[in-house]
Amino acid sequence: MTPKPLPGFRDFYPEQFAERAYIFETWRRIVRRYAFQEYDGPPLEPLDLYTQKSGEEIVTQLYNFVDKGDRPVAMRPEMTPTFARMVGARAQALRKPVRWFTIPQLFRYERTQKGRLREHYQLNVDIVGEADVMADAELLAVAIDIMRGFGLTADDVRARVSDRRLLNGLLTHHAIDEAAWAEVYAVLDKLARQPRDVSSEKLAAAGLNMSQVSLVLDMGAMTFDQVRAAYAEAPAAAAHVARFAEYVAHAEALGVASWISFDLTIVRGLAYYTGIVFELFDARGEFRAICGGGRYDNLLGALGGTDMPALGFGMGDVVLGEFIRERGLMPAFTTGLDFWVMSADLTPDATTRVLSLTHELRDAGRSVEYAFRPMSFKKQLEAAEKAGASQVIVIKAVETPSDELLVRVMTLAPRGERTMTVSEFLQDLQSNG
RNA sequence: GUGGCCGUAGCUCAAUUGGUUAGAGCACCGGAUUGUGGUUCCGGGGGUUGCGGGUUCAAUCCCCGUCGGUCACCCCA
Repeated sequence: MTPKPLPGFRDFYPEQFAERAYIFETWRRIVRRYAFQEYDGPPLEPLDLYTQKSGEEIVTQLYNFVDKGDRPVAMRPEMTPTFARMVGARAQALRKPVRWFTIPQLFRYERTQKGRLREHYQLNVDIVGEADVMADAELLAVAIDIMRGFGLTADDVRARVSDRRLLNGLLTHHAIDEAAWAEVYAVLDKLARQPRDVSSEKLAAAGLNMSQVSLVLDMGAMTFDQVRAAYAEAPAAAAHVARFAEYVAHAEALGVASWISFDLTIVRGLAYYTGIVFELFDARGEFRAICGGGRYDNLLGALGGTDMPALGFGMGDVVLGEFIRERGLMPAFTTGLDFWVMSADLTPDATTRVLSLTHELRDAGRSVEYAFRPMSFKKQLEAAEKAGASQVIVIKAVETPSDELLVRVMTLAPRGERTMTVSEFLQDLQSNG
C-alpha cells in the first residue's frame, strides 16, 4: 500500500496546484485593487497565543506539541492573534487605516467533512483604525468583488448581513435581559436548522416572555425596511438603524447592493464580533459559507495590544474551490509549452544543435522541452503533443549556401508548417515579442 | 467526541445470491524494421481486493475489529 497524506491533508499534483494558484492569483488581483498590502507571520506559534483568550478546551482542536526547547507550540488555527500581535507591536507607527491581507495555511485537528479539512488556505483581509461604517462597506465590497473576479454573479452568491449593535438595540428596546442575549444569538444562529418549538423552549428557558419569544422567532424573516419602519424612532435602536442605513447606501455606491440580503440570523460563532457581520453563501444553499467576517472593535485591546477599531473577513480555499468547480467556473489549465525542439537526424552533432537552439529560445524567455534520448520522428511529435507544445521546431541537417541551418516550424493546432533559416526564425521570434 | 454510508489497478467500474490463475476501458511505457503527424494495430508494467482476525472444504463477497474516505451532528476560535 502506497503511503497517503495524513487525514484531512492534501497533496497538490500539478493539476490541483494550478487550481490553487488560480484561486490565490484571483484573490491577490482583486484585493490589491482595494489597496490592501500583503503580509505573513509564522505558521507555528506559542500555544498560549491561542489558549489565553479562548481557554484550554481549544487545545482539542489544535495541532500542538512541545518543541525541543520545551516550548508548548501550535500550528496556527487562525490568523487573527498573529495579526493582532503584529499590528499591536507597531500600533503607533502604522499609517491608519491599516489595510492588510494574507493567505496563510491554517490547521485544525477535527474530523473532516464537506468543505472542511484539517488544513486549508484562507484569505484574510483586515482593516484597523477606522470606526466609520464606510470601512465596513469597503470590506464587504472587496469580498463581493472577489466573487465577481471568479465569474460569479449576484444570482450565484448572496451576502447575508447583520449588525450586532442593531440587534442588541432591538433586544434592549424589547426589554430582553442582557443575560439572555447569548442564548438569543444561539437560537438565531440555528433558526433555520432547528425546529421552531425547540428554539421557543430554549428562549423561554432563558427567561424570555411569550411576546419576546415570538419576536425573536420572527426576526429571521425581517427585512431592513421593516426594521427601519418599526424602530427608526425607538430610542435604544434609532442610532443603529441610521448607521446601518448609511452602510447600505455606501455599499450601493460601491456597486454591491444587489448582492446583499439583510439577515438577523447571521451571528457568526465568534464571541468577539461587535458590529456589522456578514457571510457569503451560494444562492442555492448547497455549500457552507464561502466567507465570513465583520467588525471586532474590542479584540485588539483584549489580546493585549492597543485598543483600536478593527474589522476583517476570512475566505477559505476549500469551499470556494468546490463552489466554482461545481459552477463550471474553474478554468481548464493546460501544461503550456512554447516549443518542442528536435532534429531531423539523430547524429551527435544534431543533439548539440538541438541543445544550442533550446538554450537560445530559453534565453529569449520561451519554455522549451526536447527528448532526452534518441527518438523516432513520430515518437517525438507524439511526445510534443502530449507535452502541450504549441510549436515543434525541427532542425534540418541540410545547410544553406550561407552555411545557415534550416528549421521547420510546425504548428500543432491548427496544423501548419514553414521552413526558414535559424536566424530568420529567431528574428521572427523577437518581432513577435 | 457521536452516528450513517462506502473501501477491487493511477482513474471509472466488473467478477454467477461464497467456487479455478480477480478482469475491462481510460491513463502510462514499449513496438509496428531511418522516420513527416494525432487515427489504428500489437505488446508490457502495474492488485497482499485498505489492514488484521473470524466463520467455511473454499472469502473480493458473510461476521468482528481497525485504518482510510464520505456525509451529518457537535464545533466553527
